[in-house]
Amino acid sequence: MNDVARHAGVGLKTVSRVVNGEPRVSSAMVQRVRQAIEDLGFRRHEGARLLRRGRTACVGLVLEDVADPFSSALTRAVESEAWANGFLLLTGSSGEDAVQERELTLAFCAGRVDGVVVVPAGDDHRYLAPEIEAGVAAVFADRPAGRIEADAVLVDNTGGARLGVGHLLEQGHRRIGHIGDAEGIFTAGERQRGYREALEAAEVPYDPSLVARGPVEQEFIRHALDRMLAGPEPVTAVFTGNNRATVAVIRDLATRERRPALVGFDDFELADMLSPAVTVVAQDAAVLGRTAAQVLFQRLGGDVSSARTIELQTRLIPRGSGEIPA
Amino acid sequence: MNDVARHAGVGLKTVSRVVNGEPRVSSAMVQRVRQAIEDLGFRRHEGARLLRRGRTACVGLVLEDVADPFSSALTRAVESEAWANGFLLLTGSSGEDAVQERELTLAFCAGRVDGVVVVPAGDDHRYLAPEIEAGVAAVFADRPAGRIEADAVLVDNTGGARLGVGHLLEQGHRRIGHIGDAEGIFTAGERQRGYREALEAAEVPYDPSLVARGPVEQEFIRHALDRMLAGPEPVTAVFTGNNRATVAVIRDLATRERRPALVGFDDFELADMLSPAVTVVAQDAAVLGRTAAQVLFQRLGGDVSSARTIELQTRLIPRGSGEIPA
DNA sequence: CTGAAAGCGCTTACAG
DNA sequence: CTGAAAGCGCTTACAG
Repeated sequence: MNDVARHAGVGLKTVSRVVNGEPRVSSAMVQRVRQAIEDLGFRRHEGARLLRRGRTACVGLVLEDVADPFSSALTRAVESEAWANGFLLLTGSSGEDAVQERELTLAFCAGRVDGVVVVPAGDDHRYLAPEIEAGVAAVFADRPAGRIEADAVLVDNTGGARLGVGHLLEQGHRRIGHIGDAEGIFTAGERQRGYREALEAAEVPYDPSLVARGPVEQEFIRHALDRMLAGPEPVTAVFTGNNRATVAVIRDLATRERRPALVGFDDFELADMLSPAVTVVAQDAAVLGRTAAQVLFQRLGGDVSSARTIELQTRLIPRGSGEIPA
Repeated sequence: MNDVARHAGVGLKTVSRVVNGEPRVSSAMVQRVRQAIEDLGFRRHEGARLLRRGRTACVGLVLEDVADPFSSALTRAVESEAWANGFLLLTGSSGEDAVQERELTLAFCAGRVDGVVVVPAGDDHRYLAPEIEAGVAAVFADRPAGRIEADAVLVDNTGGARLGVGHLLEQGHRRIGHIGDAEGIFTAGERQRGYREALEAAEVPYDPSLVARGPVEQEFIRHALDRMLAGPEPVTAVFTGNNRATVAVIRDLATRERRPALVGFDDFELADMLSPAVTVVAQDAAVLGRTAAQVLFQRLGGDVSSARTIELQTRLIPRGSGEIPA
């Protein structure tokens, strides 16, 4: 910008005025500065501008894994919202690792973003307190913050699970297995709770031996199904707690004779094209992302009301696999 | 940092030295500064640091749409590579719009990133020439740059298409339809060329009436298949140019009696679980992203050799749909 | 309408 | 080993 001023033979401030389209500049000046900008191929350095203004016009998004369809749909929504507000988006995947989540988030906060949307991997976010104090806005998505007060946009996991399991109970099932993510993952715990609540509401005894929570690997799924389908009272239906588990169960069932009913939490591409088509409890990642971003921009816009939690509803999509009778 | 210096009663530079772990600082000083940092909850402002150093330690990634599985796998790979090099990643989707691609890319270049990986939507990238001149590194992924010299990492689309169509020819098919993306999309043109080359190599006449290129919408696909499957010489096989088209064709065929053989370009989740399982020509988005990022970091590391193009190979995955005989 | 000065938070030479 | 000065590229008051 200094170069431009010199080239145009005007003051630095005049260049700044032209570049920022401020009024009260004579057209002769504007002309000269424009020409100089053209000649030198000048483009304003946003980094410097924003340093001076105390803002970055960037927001950060910390995900579990961008490559996951849920995360990428969420990303797309946050991105649109950011762009609409004139912000750019920094993204990073934690790989479901609390340390990586922390490092990424803090790297974003170190003067690179004005706010962050975090899909947390860990359960202790006290490390964010100083950043929030310093003015960084933070919104948690899909899972709540741990040990600090912060805005969160969640899905009604418990209600969704009740919906799915309730649907199986309506078909007459009484022996319903549940396979979900490992202990320590918030959403998985909530969904298991919903599973249990649905059973209890229907006065079906909760049987811990029908629940398997662990790493969603084919091997783990196989053992879980072996167990659930064996014995004198095998399950006649399975409720899976996430779409990787759902797909893994489908793959596994393809190798077996027995065909229990199946309802999965979270929809997935081509669920309707499998046979039987897969009944799911759908959550909307795009709405989740959009809502989280909207809350973030409200905060960045000066909203200082106390932290709030928004819970999004799920919906059941019957397609066939959940309507197999007991 | 100034506050820290005052609080510790030392010079600004000493604080800088401690923060940066420079040697030649007496441990007494280190102690005092550390204490002050602790007291004030100080964290270095990366934006300011990098402004001074003339770098941003960020790279940008411009995609068609993060929500697309191909894009998100690519993103994940670029992200890992960036993080490994100590860089953060800015991402944005162009929505297959050349203007949006340009705006995003230039927004990144305006002092926010040291380099960009671009999956281009447009075919004229002269707008990037001043940025490259100014020192921004640019690598194109999946599709080449238009009207400028730049590094590109591509997939052997033509070879991949020859592979897929060749496979159908081997099963005895002679009437093979092709459905692909609209004109103007580089990869679609290359794949159509491969389709044609494969036919010609097998001395099967190229029949333009068996080719449909347009927006991948269910309606468009239906019309295309109507046409291809009608008349005295209907197609006995279809080669689709991208995975959305493949899925759309599968959905459409589910409503028809005739079941032509099918090979699709680009693999997709659950392709193996459909019936019949879908034979595809697979490209590896993760390798594409990783390679593009590696080239970018070589450039950022000072490699000034002339622009180069890397072409990645595809591979055929036979699963059933492509082995239906003529 | 125009411009010289100071400063955003940091680092890079340069002296002590 | 330590620090005062200048400057990265821009904007915000303040004078003319």
